[in-house]
Amino acid sequence: MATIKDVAKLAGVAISTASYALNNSNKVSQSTRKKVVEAAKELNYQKNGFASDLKRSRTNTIALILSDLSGPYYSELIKGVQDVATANGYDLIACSSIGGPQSTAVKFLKEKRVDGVIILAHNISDEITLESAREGFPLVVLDRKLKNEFVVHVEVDNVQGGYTATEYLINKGYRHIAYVSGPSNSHDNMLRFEGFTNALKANDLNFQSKWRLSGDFTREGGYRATKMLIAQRDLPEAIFYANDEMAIGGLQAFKENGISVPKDISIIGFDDIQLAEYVIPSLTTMKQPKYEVGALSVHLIFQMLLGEKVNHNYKLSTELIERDSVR
Amino acid sequence: MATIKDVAKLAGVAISTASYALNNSNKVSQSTRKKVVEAAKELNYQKNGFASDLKRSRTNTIALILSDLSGPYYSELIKGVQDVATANGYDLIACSSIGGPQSTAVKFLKEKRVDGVIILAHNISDEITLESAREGFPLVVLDRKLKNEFVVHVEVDNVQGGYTATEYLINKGYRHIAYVSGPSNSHDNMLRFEGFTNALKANDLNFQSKWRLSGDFTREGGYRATKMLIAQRDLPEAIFYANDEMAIGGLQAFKENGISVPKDISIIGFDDIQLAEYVIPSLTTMKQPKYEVGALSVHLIFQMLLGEKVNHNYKLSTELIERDSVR
DNA sequence: CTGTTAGCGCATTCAA
DNA sequence: TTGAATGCGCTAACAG
Repeated sequence: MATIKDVAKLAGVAISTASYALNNSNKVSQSTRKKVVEAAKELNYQKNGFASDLKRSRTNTIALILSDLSGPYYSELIKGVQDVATANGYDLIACSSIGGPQSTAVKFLKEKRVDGVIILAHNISDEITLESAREGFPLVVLDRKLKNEFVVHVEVDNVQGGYTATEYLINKGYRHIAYVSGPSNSHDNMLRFEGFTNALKANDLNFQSKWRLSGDFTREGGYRATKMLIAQRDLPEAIFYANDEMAIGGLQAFKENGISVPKDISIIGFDDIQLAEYVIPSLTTMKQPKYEVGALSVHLIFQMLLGEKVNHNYKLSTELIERDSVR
Repeated sequence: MATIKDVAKLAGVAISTASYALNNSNKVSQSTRKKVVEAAKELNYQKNGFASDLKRSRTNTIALILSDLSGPYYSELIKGVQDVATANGYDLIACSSIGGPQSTAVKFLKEKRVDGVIILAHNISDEITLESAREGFPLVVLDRKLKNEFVVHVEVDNVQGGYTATEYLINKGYRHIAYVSGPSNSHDNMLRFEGFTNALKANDLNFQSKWRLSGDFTREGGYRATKMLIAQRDLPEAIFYANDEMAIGGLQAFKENGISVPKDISIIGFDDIQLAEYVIPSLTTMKQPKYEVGALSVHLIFQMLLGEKVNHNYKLSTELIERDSVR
């Protein structure tokens, strides 16, 4: 591969001159520039991004770390990040945290390959995150709280969301409500559950632990949890699934057992994924402002990059989307 | 930020010794290594990835360029790439080509920031792609054909897919079949159409141009095209949508007009996106082996990186998925 | 086993 | 306007 050296040589100028010419500096005469540009084209010269980043110690790119690049859930979030990053002349790369400490994600996190990072990946440990946090390296974390002066949080108000969803069911007249939970170590899940129990309490209902099932945030998990509930032969009147995937799994379980939603039982989800609108019956759920989360996150990164002070916590609220799974 | 220099100084060793110790070379005594590691921890040292990549002139990462990171369509593909890359100890980053020549994608393509690239992004021009192709820089292109000795193609057999889909409709007894096409500049679309007309010809049917509508590969486009077809008051017996998104848009148009699928008209899509299974009626479609495309692509990149000769064209076949939208 | 040294490719002084 | 020289942070060859 041709380097700038070769270009300079071919053009018959010094390296620095070539560099100036290629970077559109005005310190170079038109004729010289033309010579250099032509030489570059002839050699099919491409600059080495690393070398230049190394020199300027800035990459102009930010990374978005997701636990699973292929999850459809992230679409909106990515779009939010993408839009704002592009608008500010920054590049965005997405990488997956699959592979744990050996993953691409960790490499980018620790090795200064980017100017800032947004993390939404439960399999990146708190420890690694904290180790990477440092002055001048903005870190936005979306799915947990970390105590560190260089870490900023953007989160959805899960407690309020859980509360609103539950209150909605209660207002519809339901008294016996089950909760299908996500992984027990999920921060999001805990907060949604907190909102759930708060709403029950506020309405003088008490929660029966037999109606808390574990579903792991997966469709399969929701399916299994629901099957168990059905097997118990003591169905609640309504179910709050801690996310839509599990609710969709539940829908399938009910269908297989000839139980009609929402005639026999009402269900509500959380997230408002794309599929929620298409399943039968369409799923009533709490919509997360995913695009906004993404956009705000990058925005904060830019502010920090500029050395501005920002708060450490941002909370966005959720919105009830009424569809057909609650009667 | 601490550099390896600082670490070496604190540990009281030479820079190279520190480097060896940190890179788990066995050229260093246990005690020295311990000293160095401790110094590194104390200074919160993180190596600068660029500098090391620059030195080794290898990045161990490959890039996947997509026109839209947020498209659910890509899930499977990404997973295929991810799995194989990880298994080979390589990192994967995904970047979007939104922004054209200024996009992140182009930067990665041209500036040697990665060891290899997979492109599935119609908005990256052929010109840019060709400019980037060079020896020792494997380039796999998924959505078009380019004449260049350093470019390898992996494609789905769209002609066969189009043929199979159409033949299926014909075998069901349909004679009047419309085609809702993707963008006219889409290579994929052209090939599917070719398969479509081939199948008609093989069955002595002739194609009427009034039954070729344009839908742009979007749901909205499929919806509009279908509305037009309905407005013509001369419906075909079946429709072949060049992708699932458009078919889903069509489904909606039919529903709004009280036309029942598949009772009044049969439709078939192409791609087998996740949603296809969930719409009502569920969509009969041609499944693309997306995971396999991804996996094969990276695999080829590794072979090229190792200097092995590989073919320039790979074609994977599609598979008919029978569901409920064809009677 | 450890230290010295020479670049990787580029941007950027500082003199000329 | 140009060119020679310097160093970003790191690795690896070599010498001790």
